[in-house]
Amino acid sequence: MPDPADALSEHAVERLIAYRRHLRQRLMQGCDRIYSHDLAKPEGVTPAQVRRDLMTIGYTGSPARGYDAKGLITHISSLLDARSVGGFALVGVGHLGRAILDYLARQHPEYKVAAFDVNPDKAGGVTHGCRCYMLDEMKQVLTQQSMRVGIVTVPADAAQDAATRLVEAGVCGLLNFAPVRLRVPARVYVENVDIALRLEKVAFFALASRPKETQE
Amino acid sequence: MPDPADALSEHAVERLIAYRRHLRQRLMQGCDRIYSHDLAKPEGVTPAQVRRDLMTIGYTGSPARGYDAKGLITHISSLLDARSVGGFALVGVGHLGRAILDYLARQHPEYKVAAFDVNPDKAGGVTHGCRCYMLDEMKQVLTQQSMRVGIVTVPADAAQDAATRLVEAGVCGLLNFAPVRLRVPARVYVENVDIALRLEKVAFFALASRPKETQE
DNA sequence: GCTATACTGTGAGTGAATTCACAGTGTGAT
DNA sequence: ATCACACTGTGAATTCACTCACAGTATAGC
Ligand SMILES: NC(=O)c1ccc[n+]([C@@H]2O[C@H](COP(=O)([O-])OP(=O)(O)OC[C@H]3O[C@@H](n4cnc5c(N)ncnc54)[C@H](O)[C@@H]3O)[C@@H](O)[C@H]2O)c1
Ligand SMILES: NC(=O)c1ccc[n+]([C@@H]2O[C@H](COP(=O)([O-])OP(=O)(O)OC[C@H]3O[C@@H](n4cnc5c(N)ncnc54)[C@H](O)[C@@H]3O)[C@@H](O)[C@H]2O)c1
Repeated sequence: MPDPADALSEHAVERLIAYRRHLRQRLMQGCDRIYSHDLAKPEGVTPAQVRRDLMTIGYTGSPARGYDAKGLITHISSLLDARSVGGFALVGVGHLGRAILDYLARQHPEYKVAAFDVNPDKAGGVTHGCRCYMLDEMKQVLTQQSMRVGIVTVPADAAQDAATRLVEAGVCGLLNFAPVRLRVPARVYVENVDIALRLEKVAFFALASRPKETQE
Repeated sequence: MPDPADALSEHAVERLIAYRRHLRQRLMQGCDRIYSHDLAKPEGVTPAQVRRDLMTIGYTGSPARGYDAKGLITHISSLLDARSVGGFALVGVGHLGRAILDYLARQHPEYKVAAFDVNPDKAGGVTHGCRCYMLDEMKQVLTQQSMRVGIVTVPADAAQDAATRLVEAGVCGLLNFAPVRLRVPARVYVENVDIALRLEKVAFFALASRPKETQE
């Protein structure tokens, strides 16, 4: 109950993740203190929003010195990474699936990742440094490696099946790329990334007569 | 000024796109009339939200018969597609870029798509039914084919450059997959799809002790 | 040491988006 | 023909996220 992490809204978590990424970048450039507006501008939010977020997670800076970059990263991480996810299980080693596997292998070699596909040519092999299994091995693999997050990159008509299998294998979070709303138990968190929808959205707003847009 | 399309919020547009997709699916199944709750449940919104949205775009159903699927699709499309986007220009023919090119070629052969890459091995060729050009051909190609939307799938450190080139070539909308906030003129609409962030977000909420979540 | 400054922390205010709740109504059943 | 029902359309209420604005304060400069 007293865990502040439980009070974070989805938006707040997204911003905290972005702040942390930005802070790490700054830190590598040798910048160890940072003001709310330094964090706000590149992320497209207001300084007040940043301070509010940091207040929410209980991190305190100092006037005239701002926030300590390293300490803030640690603080954010202690909230976000408090509970280890074990690893990721990706279903559907197609174009998008391979792109993600490749990304994870290159950028996050620390994550454990397992891949699954119906296609027997893919199952059994190793793609982008990640072992690819057959679907019926899912439960065993996930249990053994205690993976709690699933990634769905199968065609739309297979997405529900993939999700159901992942849930049965024990995941409690899903990142879904299929243009379908998945039906899962309430305890399972689902995040939809609908690329086709986003594309249509951009097409719309690109040509909408946008009024008094604020300057960046 | 009286164009209702200008009054649509980002969220509203996203929902309308989802409604339309769902309606098309229903229509193919031979269902020509639909109630607000039929549209709401699979999209994860409330029936009231659906009615409010349709009211906003000025579409009227009838009690006891609901909305006419075909007419509603037409109505939504008349708002969303009012202004033709010409086509899409994708920069960065890597893993993700190829996945998107492939998707567009298969699912949306009606869209014109051009690809661009620094890598001379890629430029000049044809990937997934889409001609790949060199960067310095961008302005010419986009002007000629009147493409108004850019897709950025280059590494983070090349994203700003890609965006700047696209804007100079005349695009007024960007779909950005790089984990960077792009700096562009205010008239240009930017939509960020931050896959890595979404992945971290799922990992967090998967393990957050979720309170009184509503049942699906 | 003292002061001016530029920041943080936060209560209050604002505005947008969503939901509630119900009056109004066309339809299918009888 | 009549009625009961289940739906729509929508003003009002609510929720939520964000922004404002300013008091409080640690620092750097003098
Ligand atoms: N690639 C994109 O840019 C893009 C854009 C928009 C949406 N999407 C969505 O993302 C998803 C994946 O797209 P993609 O381009 O990678 O498709 P793809 O066809 O390249 O890959 C799909 C993979 O899933 C596997 N598969 C099929 N049925 C399966 C099942 N029942 N269980 C396990 N694996 C199965 C196939 O063998 C294949 O390897 C689709 O739902 C698509 O609509 C992709
Ligand atoms: N693949 C994923 O699942 C994934 C996940 C998270 C984020 N992203 C982001 O998406 C972007 C693309 O990822 P990817 O996996 O496709 O990378 P990738 O390395 O496979 O592809 C990058 C492509 O961009 C080209 N390129 C490099 N510099 C360029 C320039 N200046 N102009 C034009 N083209 C250039 C390269 O030749 C290459 O073809 C990256 O910003 C990455 O951070 C991808």
